[in-house]
Amino acid sequence: MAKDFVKRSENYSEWYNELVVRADLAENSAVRGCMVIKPYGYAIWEKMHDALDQMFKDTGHVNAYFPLFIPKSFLSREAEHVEGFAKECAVVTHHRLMNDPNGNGVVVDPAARLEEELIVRPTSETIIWSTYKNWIKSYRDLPILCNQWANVVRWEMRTRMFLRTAEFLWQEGHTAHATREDAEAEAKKMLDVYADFAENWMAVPVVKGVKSPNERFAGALDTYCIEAMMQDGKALQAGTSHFLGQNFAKAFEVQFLNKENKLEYVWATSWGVSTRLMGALIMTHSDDNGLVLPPKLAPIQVAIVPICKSDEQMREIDTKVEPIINALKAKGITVKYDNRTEYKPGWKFTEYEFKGVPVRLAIGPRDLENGTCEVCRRDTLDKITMPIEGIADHVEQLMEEIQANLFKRAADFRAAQTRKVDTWEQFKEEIEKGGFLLCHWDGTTETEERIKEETKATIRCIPNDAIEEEGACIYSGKPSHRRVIFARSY
RNA sequence: CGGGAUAUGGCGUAGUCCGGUUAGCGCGCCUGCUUUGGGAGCAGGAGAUCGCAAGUUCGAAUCUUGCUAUCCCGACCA
Repeated sequence: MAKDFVKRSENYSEWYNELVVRADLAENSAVRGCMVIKPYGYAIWEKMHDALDQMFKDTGHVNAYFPLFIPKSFLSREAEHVEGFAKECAVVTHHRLMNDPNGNGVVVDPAARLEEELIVRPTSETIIWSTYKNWIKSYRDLPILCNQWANVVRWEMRTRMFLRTAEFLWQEGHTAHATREDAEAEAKKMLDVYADFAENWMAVPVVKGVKSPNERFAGALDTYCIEAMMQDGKALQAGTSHFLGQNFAKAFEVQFLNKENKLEYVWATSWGVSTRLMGALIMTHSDDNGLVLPPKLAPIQVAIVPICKSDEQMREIDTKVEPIINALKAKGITVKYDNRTEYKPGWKFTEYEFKGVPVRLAIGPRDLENGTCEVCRRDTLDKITMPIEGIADHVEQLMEEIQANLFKRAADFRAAQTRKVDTWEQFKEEIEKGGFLLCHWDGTTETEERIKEETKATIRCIPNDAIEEEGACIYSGKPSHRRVIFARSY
């Protein structure tokens, strides 16, 4: 049990903030709104990065890198795009500092003002499409399937570690296609990749769907998304994939000659997930004892803690543990054997538990006598004592069990917190309890905005698997053909 | 950009109303001994220009003024 750790039920957001810091994932930095991702937190992101990167490559994508700075004029080329991002851009205006004539350190050199100001990228569509213009002449140049891993800056008013920071890490895929169909298929394919990753690596169940026009990415014709439910019942957008139509191609005059020797505008997509996924991971699985990690993303999958009364006994345990470590490593399992003497076993138990290590093994004098070892799994906190013989096989199996159990637990929770609501009165009542509300909606932005104003709930998405059924809009009573998901969100 | 609050060793805080010894405590850190099956105990030790600047005073963490920074609540958002 971790001391002085606030419970989820008492104050969910404080629980989250404290967890991030105490589990050594990240900390606040000297720069407002920006965080330092600490080694343990970064190790988790790195695992996400590696798995996603492989999935992108398996679907034919290649990595590239585009500049951090974007000429101010580029941003205004696409009208909706600039409107969406203008309010949160960091702007570089000068390129030199000088000694303050009054002796107060350094100041901006007024003589070094940039001819054209530079925007620190909030996203890279504009710089990338200005580049693609030079890459694309013929249908033979298509498709272009590029991804980049980068940092972006969005000057946010209110920030929370991982969920919303002024600077964050992400990947952004930017693809160019010859036909509308190809581009739409690409956007949907990448959404499937994201859903696959969320569910099979993060063990986070997600709803695939399309955003309402109101929630659409600035400059897109359609925004597809995966939505996850956190333990407080709020929704979290975990990834988005956009069908951009020909908007950027037109803004940057990217045309190609088709087989009929006619000029056509290129069709585009973009898609991204960010370090926000860390927030989703934390808020889906963790409990009042700290972080809970799915084995596939845990930097340390097994922690081994020796319990002993003397140096001699420690050496005995070291010897006993060595083959276990080797057997686990041979199975590709990441092990940490912690035989530091400055911490007591109890301290280590709490520590690894707090950091979400999926499995802990403990070996003490009793085990030495019996040839046994204590196995504790993080998801259920169940402890059993079993023979050391065959322990690696057992642990390997446990990894799969824990991974599956975490997903099932989250899926069950989501199912229990998802319900159909058919009247406005009921809606106002139910939205207070959190969770996803499946409701009919008349399809208008006006209704959506009204509902948001009155209840703070937004349409998270129109689910792909929504059943066609006739109904009446929860708010206006007008006809509707399918239910959409309403929820309060991060 | 509106409304509210706070600023004291690495972290959390007491003291501020009502000015007066060496700025107290907990956690953490260092040393030593004893410990080790769920965050060990004892002893000793290091660490603070009390956010910054000016003012009032014999004397300021404490009172006054100005500045700065941060946090919370709104508008904005992956």
